[in-house]
Amino acid sequence: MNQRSAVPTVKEFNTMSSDFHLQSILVIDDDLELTEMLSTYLSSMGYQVNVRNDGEEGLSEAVSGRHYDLILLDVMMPKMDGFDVLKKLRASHSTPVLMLTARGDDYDRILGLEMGADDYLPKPFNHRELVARIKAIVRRHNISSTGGAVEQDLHVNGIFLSPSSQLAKVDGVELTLTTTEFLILRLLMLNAAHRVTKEEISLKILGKPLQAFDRSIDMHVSNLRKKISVVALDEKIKTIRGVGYMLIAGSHQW
Amino acid sequence: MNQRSAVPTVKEFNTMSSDFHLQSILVIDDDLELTEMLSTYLSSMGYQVNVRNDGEEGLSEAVSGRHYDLILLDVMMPKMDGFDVLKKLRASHSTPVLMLTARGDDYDRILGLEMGADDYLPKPFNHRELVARIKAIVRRHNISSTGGAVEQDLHVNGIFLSPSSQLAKVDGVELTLTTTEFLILRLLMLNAAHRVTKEEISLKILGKPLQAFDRSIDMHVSNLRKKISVVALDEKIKTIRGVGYMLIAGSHQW
DNA sequence: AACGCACTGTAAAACTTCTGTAAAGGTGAT
DNA sequence: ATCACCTTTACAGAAGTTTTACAGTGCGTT
Repeated sequence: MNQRSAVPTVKEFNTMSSDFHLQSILVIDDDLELTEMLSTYLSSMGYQVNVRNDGEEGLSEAVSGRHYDLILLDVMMPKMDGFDVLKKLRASHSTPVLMLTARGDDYDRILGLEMGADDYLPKPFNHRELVARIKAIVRRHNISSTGGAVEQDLHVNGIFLSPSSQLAKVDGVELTLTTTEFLILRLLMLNAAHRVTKEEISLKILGKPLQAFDRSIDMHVSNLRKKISVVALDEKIKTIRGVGYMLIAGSHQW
Repeated sequence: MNQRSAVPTVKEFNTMSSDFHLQSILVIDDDLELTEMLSTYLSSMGYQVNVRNDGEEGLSEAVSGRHYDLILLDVMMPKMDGFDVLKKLRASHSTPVLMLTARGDDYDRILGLEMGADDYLPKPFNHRELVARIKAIVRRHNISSTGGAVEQDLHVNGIFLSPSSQLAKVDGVELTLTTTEFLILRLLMLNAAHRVTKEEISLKILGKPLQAFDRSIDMHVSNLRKKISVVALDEKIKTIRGVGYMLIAGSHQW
């Protein structure tokens, strides 16, 4: 299988507001088993999940004032079906909606998209595809709100970073970094001389909370150091035991 | 969801006059996302686009005195719907009108055509169909307008692009590009040495948001590269995994 | 000093996601 | 019908990420 972007949404648009929060999703579906499953799964993927088991409650939660990044909406439900919910919701909100429907036929789909759904997924669907679509939608939505803010280049301690061209240079030599490495380096540089916790890195860069025995950040930092060390003389990233990492600011900096 | 155009295929005017004038289009629709998209897309297709987000404003712009080659008019809008706009407009103007409507049912269609619309397109429509119909209508009216800015030629890293003549040369050799390939190359050149996301390409060139498993941009880029590689020695387009593409600026750049 | 223990560094394996591209499918233009 | 072009599909291979495994390392306790 393949999908658009392995890169969690957060990656591309994490401006450095320090108040980071998980993406929140409202699931509206009367199938208890399914919602239970979705809830567990999406939570494990780092989303904040809320569930309502019928259309009315779903709608009232959706317009309650609480912010949702996305609504997963089932079409077939008792009392108020997905289309009704969508129609009423759209009267006041533009929250992205991903419609779920049992029937794979085009009619539902077209109708849903016309009414303002952002995408459509026929049941049964697999987890990966669901997440892929969620990411696509949220990313799309964030783009329009983020606009085209041009990011500033960064220079710290011999490291030069240009977000617009995704280019990193250390002591004049260009480095080839992956997007994740690039973003971690950027985060450290934005906080040069200040400690950055692993939790923070995980949330902001990987888009998910740090798990118990998760070593992936260590690996990214290790790889980053390895690449940097090829061209740099001195150490740039310091480990702060039990906490995280810190970018060493240049000595001529005070 | 596709019925043949009400408009007979136009054969009478198959050749456009070679002197260039931008066609201007007025879009009247309350769907902000859609109008944004249309605006970007139609502009990239070489139209001069103006947008109004409700019927009243749309009408007043339509009769303002400024010349439009075509009006794209949504049926369902708050305050004054598409039919009302059309009726009032026709009292004084004969500007061609292409109606957009959410439902594919015949009633709207008949009503619109009777009232003087030139064609009718059910939402959701694909951008190619839209452009096809716009061309058909405008051709039928065979109107040309002035007021287009002449686009600058571009030279980057051995690539030469002349929008006004839709000509591309690489290292002196002329390439035969399709319109889409041309526009993608142009966008990359306009952002030489800066990353351009697939989102952006999709939105600006294809006129639609990037969907989850959409590979068409990859294909266009692949084709573009293939054509370029026939005549160029070095790689011109760099892939930025998980993000998009970037045109490599000349090496003598720092 | 030596021990225990939780934390870190990192190579290598395992896995997942993304990209390139050929080929097939569609659509409007002619 | 045929052409040109755009899109979708399918798959292989590339690139990136995470897990595993184990060898250190820092640091408080004995």
